[in-house]
Amino acid sequence: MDSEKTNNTEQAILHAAEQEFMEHGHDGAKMMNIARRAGVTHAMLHYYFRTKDNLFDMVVRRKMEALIQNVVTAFTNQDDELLVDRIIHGMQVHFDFISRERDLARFVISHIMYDEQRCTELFNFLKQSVKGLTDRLQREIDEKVAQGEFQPVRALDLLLDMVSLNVFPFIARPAVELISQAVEGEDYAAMVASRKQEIARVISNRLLRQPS
Amino acid sequence: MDSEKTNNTEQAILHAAEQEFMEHGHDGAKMMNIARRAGVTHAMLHYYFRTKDNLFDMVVRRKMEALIQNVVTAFTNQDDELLVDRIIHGMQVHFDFISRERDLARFVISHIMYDEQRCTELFNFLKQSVKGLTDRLQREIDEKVAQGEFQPVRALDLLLDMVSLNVFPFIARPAVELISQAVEGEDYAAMVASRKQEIARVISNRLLRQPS
DNA sequence: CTTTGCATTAACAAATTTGTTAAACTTTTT
DNA sequence: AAAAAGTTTAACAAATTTGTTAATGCAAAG
Repeated sequence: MDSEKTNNTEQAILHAAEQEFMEHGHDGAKMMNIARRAGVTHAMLHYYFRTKDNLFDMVVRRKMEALIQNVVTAFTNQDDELLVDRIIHGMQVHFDFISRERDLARFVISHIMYDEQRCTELFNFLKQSVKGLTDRLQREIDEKVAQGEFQPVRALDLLLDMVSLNVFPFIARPAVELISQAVEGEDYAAMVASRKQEIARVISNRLLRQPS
Repeated sequence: MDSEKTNNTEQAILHAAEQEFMEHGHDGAKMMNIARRAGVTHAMLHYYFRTKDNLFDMVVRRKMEALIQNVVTAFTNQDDELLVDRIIHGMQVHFDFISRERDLARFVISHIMYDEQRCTELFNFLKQSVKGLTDRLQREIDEKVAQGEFQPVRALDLLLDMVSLNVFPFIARPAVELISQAVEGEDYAAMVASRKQEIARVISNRLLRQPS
């Protein structure tokens, strides 16, 4: 009956900060906007988090933990039997996550990747997971290649392919939305759905030899 | 002997502004930093461009013109005979351009896509080119599909696939660089080179039926 | 009930940053 | 060479923004 403190205004501030930072980035976000969103004085932000950079770091850490946890579990599930299916399924879990967390991908690109140092931090967080993931994946792929079912691929390249394809529609959303509308007459939801299918097709074509 | 004015400090300011805005974005960029980079007083920036937003718009416009021109010409060339080769070649021209303009892709994602209005402007600029491009491409693809050489694809999806794959390594550069280094022991240049090849493979596998 | 300690506020201070302006300096024109 | 026009500067003003602090309110512990 103790861990359920969840200091109310502190949470409110963090929540407001998440929104503000996601929308405007580190520099564009203003402490007083965050305060207004949280319904408190801006002095409270300093009371709880000392400085803007501190608050920003908290927000980044929370978001990164959610992201990493999702990515790792997405590719760690073992339910499906075929390797292709497992890969495609993992990729789609990732796709859905990004789709749900509307601004996260764009935020990471715009405000983590800009900062070499922050990026190194984040990377050290990811390092083992990614290395473990690629190593295991590479072994499984090579096996399939030996059996003549797969075309040769480096696991890292495959992962980059998948992340590239998954992430882009969301980081370039406004433009992609407008173009989809103009060329195919699709609204955003339809575009996301068809993209998800297309991406799966791209990846399985990359992997499988002779799909016939 | 008149059109070659190219006011020196004005150019210097624009050049400095490009660098500063590319590195730090609209909000992160500071007028005084731009002035220092250009080797003038910050009053000069206001003398030539009135306001920060004005200067920012100038920079955006210049960059967008370069980008659009490249994308359009990349996919308009008709030298290669086979459709696949033409597509792959166009994509690689695009890839090289992004690779050369180190920060452009990230800048577009971070600072154009954020702004619905600016995005609409940009889109109206692109509209006809893209529509024309996809229509022509779709016709050619459908022809190949009828001949049994291609798998069915929507031209727009193909374009999105290509742009996604091309753009990602550069907008996520620091992270991709670190991971490539850790997993494959590749430095940045090597990673870019291998990515270019991999991407070509992905796209031709998506297109061709039975590569055998 | 009062004291103690945390939470909150309002007002303020300091720094930064954008934008202005009048004066000085250059270049061009007459 | 004098005047005019354009360029540049230094100093300043105004606004914004981050951060501080002393005073206030409030809940729980004594």
